[in-house]
Amino acid sequence: MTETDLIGIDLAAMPMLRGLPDVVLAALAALAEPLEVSAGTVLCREGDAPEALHLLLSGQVSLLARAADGSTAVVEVVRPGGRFILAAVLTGRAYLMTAQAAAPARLLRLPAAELHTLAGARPALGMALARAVAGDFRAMVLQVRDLKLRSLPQRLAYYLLQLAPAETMPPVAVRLPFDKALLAARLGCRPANLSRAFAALRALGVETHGARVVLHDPARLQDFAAPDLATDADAVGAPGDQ
Amino acid sequence: MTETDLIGIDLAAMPMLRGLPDVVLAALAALAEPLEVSAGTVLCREGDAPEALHLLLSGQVSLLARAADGSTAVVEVVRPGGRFILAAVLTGRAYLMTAQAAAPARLLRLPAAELHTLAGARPALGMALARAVAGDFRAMVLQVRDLKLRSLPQRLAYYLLQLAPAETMPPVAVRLPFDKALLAARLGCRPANLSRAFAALRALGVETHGARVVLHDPARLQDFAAPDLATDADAVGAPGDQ
DNA sequence: GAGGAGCGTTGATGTGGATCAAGCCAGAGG
DNA sequence: CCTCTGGCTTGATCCACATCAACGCTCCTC
Repeated sequence: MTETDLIGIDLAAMPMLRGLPDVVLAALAALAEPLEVSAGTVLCREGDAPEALHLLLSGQVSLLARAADGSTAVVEVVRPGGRFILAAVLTGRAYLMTAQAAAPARLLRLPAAELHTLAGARPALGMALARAVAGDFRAMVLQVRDLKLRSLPQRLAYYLLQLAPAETMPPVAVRLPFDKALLAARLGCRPANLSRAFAALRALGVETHGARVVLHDPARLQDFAAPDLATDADAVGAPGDQ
Repeated sequence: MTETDLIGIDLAAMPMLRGLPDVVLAALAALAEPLEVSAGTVLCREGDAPEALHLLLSGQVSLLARAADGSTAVVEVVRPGGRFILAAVLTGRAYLMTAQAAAPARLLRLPAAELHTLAGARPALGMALARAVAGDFRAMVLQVRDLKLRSLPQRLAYYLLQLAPAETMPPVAVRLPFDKALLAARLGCRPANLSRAFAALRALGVETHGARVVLHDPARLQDFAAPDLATDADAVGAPGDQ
């Protein structure tokens, strides 16, 4: 098997590319550059011109915005199957966020110019890209809603529910995908307050042992998280949909 | 001139459709249904299945999310040249937000199914849609960043700067596009606190007379709003880029 | 097994914004 | 002209979260 074949397998497994004709996948495989980085590596910096779409095969990448005073906000944590810099590539405008590996990561880079050309020639790819950004947009909308109308414990409850596989019987076991400092940043608070939020949820049947979390009463938790979870099957946590 | 010709003129003026071949514009004009509504009209409700892309010709539409307790958050206020429900149409998933006219509005509706078909056949349209959602995504990213790392007066300062035409000499006059209650909701605070935020900016050369606002020292304001405005030429306020 | 480093929790205190409520002002209607 | 109404501002108080700091724990090294 050639290297390109191997890349083709990785690409076919990306949720955003599911269902694309083999010709397109092959063309993408020919463009893709594999990349392996250690934790802490900066993959792109806010303000720079967009060069390549990044697809995450394994590991975690956090997307953050920096303030003038040096403080940073984690806008999203990308998980395997996810992508980043898609919007910048499509609009051709500078990155709004800095991408930094939060753990050792394997990725594929698809150069912007070639991707553009290919998408122009292949409507199916263009639509796949459109659907993908649309998914990213929806995740951001959910986050804005979260920030504007939920308290921190509610946001945490909501986040935990997203991690739980749907349709499991009551004592649901969940594993936090990354350490609490990063989770705090993603939820928009300090580690100290995340700790307090976990403590507050204890009364609602949430038990924590390090990264292991057990939800004894998801229904009650859902009720506590308030805003109609009806529309949220959509979950940010679903790989490839964030 | 037929009605379709008139619609064609409106469509050609939409920023998101700029540069599309006339054939595509004509096809869109044939699909488009004009719509005129009074203030307060609900155009779609969160949770419903996506039916049509909405383009706003004039007036204002607020996109809001409702909490279980009845409180609502305004996620975005769409201004003329903007669109909404694009992401839901592309993903085929339920609306995440309720759209309600904040002022009398004229719109065009493009039915989802037909739009899909057309975009599949016309790569240029598919890419235009992708670019448009990408722009919407970026606006949401900026808002998340805002909420996570700016204080209310800073968010207000940033918002005012976006309203100001770039490259104007110091005493910049700005008109608030909608009343202060709605502005407060969009910024994620209560009217009472918006008032205090305006009061705080008075010391930075911001003078208010109802909806008229004068920025005496934009540079200082920009400095106060902190996070590097470098990447923000992108402005949420730019019509069609929201 | 002793020491140290890093994450996580807990406590004490400060602050931004919410909340509740009273006043202000302009425009509409009598 | 007076009154009523609704949007805006201001004041007093409260609460969620930030901040600063101490402490406990686990893992890692020596």
